[in-house]
Amino acid sequence: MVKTLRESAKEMTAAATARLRHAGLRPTRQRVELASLLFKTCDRHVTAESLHDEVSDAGVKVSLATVYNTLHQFTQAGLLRQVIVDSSRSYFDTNTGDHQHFFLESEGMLIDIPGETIAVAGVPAPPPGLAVDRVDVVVRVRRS
Amino acid sequence: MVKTLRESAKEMTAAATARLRHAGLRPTRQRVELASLLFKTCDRHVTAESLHDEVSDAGVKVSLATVYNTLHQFTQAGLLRQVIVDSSRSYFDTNTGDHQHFFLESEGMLIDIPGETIAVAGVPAPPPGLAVDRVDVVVRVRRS
DNA sequence: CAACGGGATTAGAACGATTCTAAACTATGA
DNA sequence: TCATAGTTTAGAATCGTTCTAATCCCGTTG
Ligand SMILES: [Mn+2]
Ligand SMILES: [Mn+2]
Ligand SMILES: [Zn+2]
Ligand SMILES: [Zn+2]
Repeated sequence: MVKTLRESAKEMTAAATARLRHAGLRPTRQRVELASLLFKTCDRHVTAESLHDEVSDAGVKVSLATVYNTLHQFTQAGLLRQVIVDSSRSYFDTNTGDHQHFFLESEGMLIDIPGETIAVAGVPAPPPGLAVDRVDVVVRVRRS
Repeated sequence: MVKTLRESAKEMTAAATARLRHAGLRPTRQRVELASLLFKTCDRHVTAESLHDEVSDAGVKVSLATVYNTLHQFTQAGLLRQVIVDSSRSYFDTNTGDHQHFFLESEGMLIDIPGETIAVAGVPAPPPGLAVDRVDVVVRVRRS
């Protein structure tokens, strides 16, 4: 039961299509290509630019605007989550579960820290009228 | 020993001038004005825009470029620190000590959480070749 | 106190990331 | 196959920020 490259590609396309349908998104050529790249491996962190470069390098024609649209749609559908670590670029994370990050600013690199690893204690109650949405921990690192 | 407004202003100017000198920065009219506003009260969180509006509303003429320059110079001098909570705007904090923040995204509002309040345990060692620079905790809140 | 020299300020252009517009295209269901 | 609403896209626009290069001014010197 050895699979050819073409067979694997077909399976990924099918999986991506199913995932999109399940999320209520039309499985267009562009979305299927992007979903295949994003979810082929686990725990990816991409920017619109990096994903656009990746899909372009794979010989697939998708506009940058569509990459932006798709990243936002995937995020709204719960397939991605946004990670805020840089004041001039948006990162998107294929790991939507509870976890934290190392961030190496000089390279724009994010590394996952599993959710149970870090414990945050003593978060005070927010001021009246406000409710906690989430608690983000970013461990900023540098080359040493 | 009641002080007139003019006397208070003169004292603030003197304090700001001293602070700038101590940081190795020439006390220009613009820097003194900005430092006076920033350090008149404690624990402020500003953006370049908000500070520019504030100084403009006070009737002082300072260009936006100078506000940007000054915020960066003050940060380098250790008078301010940058807070990264938004992927499209930079915030600067007059509290340079160890502390954390509530962030109300819908209003771009930051609220301090004193440094001893939150305890972060279990931060893993970074991958080889990397060293921890700082650990940031952001408690994202919403109206409720 | 006038001149000088280098840092500081500024208007306006440039930039990079992102969003918008509106026209062309396509997935889907009848 | 057709109609329709959703999708894609090139290019323009926007927004926060940085850059450029001309002008200005703080602090020192003579
Ligand atoms: Mn590209
Ligand atoms: Mn303004
Ligand atoms: Zn992650
Ligand atoms: Zn603060």
